[in-house]
Amino acid sequence: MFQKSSITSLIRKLEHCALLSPEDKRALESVCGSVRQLPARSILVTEGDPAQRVNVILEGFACRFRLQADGRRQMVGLLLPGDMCDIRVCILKHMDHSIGTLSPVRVAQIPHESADWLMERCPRLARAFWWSTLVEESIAREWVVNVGHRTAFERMAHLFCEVFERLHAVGLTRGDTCDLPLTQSELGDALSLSAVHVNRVLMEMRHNGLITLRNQQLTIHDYPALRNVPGFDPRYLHLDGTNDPSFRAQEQTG
Amino acid sequence: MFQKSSITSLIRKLEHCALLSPEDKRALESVCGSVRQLPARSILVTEGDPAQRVNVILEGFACRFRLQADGRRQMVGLLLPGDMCDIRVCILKHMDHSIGTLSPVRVAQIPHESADWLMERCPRLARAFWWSTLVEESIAREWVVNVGHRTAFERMAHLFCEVFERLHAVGLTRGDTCDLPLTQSELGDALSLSAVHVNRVLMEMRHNGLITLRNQQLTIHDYPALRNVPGFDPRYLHLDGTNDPSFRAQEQTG
DNA sequence: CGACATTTTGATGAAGATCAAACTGGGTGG
DNA sequence: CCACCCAGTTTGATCTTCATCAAAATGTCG
Repeated sequence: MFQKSSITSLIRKLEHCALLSPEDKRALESVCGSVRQLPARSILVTEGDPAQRVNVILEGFACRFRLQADGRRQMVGLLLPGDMCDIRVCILKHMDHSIGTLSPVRVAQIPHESADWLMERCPRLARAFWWSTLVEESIAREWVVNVGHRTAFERMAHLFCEVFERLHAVGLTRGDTCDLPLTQSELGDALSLSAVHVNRVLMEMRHNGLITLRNQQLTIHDYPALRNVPGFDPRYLHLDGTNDPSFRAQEQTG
Repeated sequence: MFQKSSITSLIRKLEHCALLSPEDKRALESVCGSVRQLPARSILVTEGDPAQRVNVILEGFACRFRLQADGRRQMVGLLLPGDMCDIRVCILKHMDHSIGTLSPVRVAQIPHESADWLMERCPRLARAFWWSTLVEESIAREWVVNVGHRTAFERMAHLFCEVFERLHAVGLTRGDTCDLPLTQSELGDALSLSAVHVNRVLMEMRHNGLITLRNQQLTIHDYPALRNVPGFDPRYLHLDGTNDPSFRAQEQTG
């Protein structure tokens, strides 16, 4: 019912922090046994619920969002394969946001006892988990900057760069293209733009030859130019692979 | 050179997660020995620097901010007395944002070895520290919502509610008033608004009898109405005092 | 008193929201 | 196989919010 390949993304991601030993990987796999498959647009975690499990996205796109008083929803983060959410969230009485899927998603749900056990037993893993929560926090701050200080065009360019870099970090890009299974209206939720305006910006980008987005596939034709639009600086993603002194082989491939 | 009263705010804040034992408090005090006094508008931590210490704000207001390519700065978080920043930040190679003071600030700087020692020795403290970083993350997400989905008027009302609640949680409000030592231009940085527009919204709020803001003092005349403007829901601050099962006495006063 | 930061006011312009409607394309059922 | 449906995309027109520019008023501190 679960394949080894499930957690490839997770391992690739964590190895941006520290190289994992075979035992680390085995421990990780043993804990990711219970995998659920969810359809697109389903709810994984509901705001206000008691926090129970650690969720690891194995495949597909999901998002964190907050519901507004007026019923609208604001995305406050994107969850990609390899993202492990809320390692310590059991400390809180209730979830302060919801998590929903954007595409079909395969997710491993780890009881927090198992997570605690894992962190006690494998210090390298523990370190990598903390690293990944710090990165998420950094991304959240970048989103504040994004919706706060950038034009629609810059925002969208920034989001595309972020998604591409994050997917690249877990080996899920093919050349200059990657998945992006969001409707224009969902892009609007992420960027705080109306669907109409998303559409216009998108056409402008296509027209400029920067990207194409069709069939849930994003292709970046001119990455330097795209990066240049918002002044994208990938350091906030902490993917430079030197977070751990013991990190050596940065370019090994699976 | 340091008074017991220094860490009152910190203790009051952490006790929203779990009641601390006298030993916990003593350990905390012993570690906050080295206190620095900084003038307003000084830099505490610079983006890109190696992450070294844990900073605890004892007195005054500070903020996290990111510098933009165009030199403008976007505030991505407010640090109030009792806020302990970046407990685990030593995992990252470099800081992904800067921290600066808004008013004169007294800050305790804890070497991360001491922080680790503290967390090993006092599990209740460790738990409270994690709680506080999760709360900060939650606040960061709320800021995304704030600048993303709310009008200038709602944004400002929301920020005022947040600051008041957070200060109230550490016993730093007097009746319906609290400190707010930000210029209108700094408020603009926090809310992603121009200083001019901040001014106009402020006047409207005053005119509506909601608040007054003078001499760095915020007075909220009609809290229910103010809360109602953005639909402020304080749950994201996790201050309900029930995060820990052992929590009992919620209303004890120092 | 004078220099300087901050607040206030006015006028204008631009980015993006909103409303409305047409167009596209894949999937379903008759 | 076609007609239909529905979600998503595209286009147009109008309106609101807020930024920007400019300048006057106020306050503060040496």
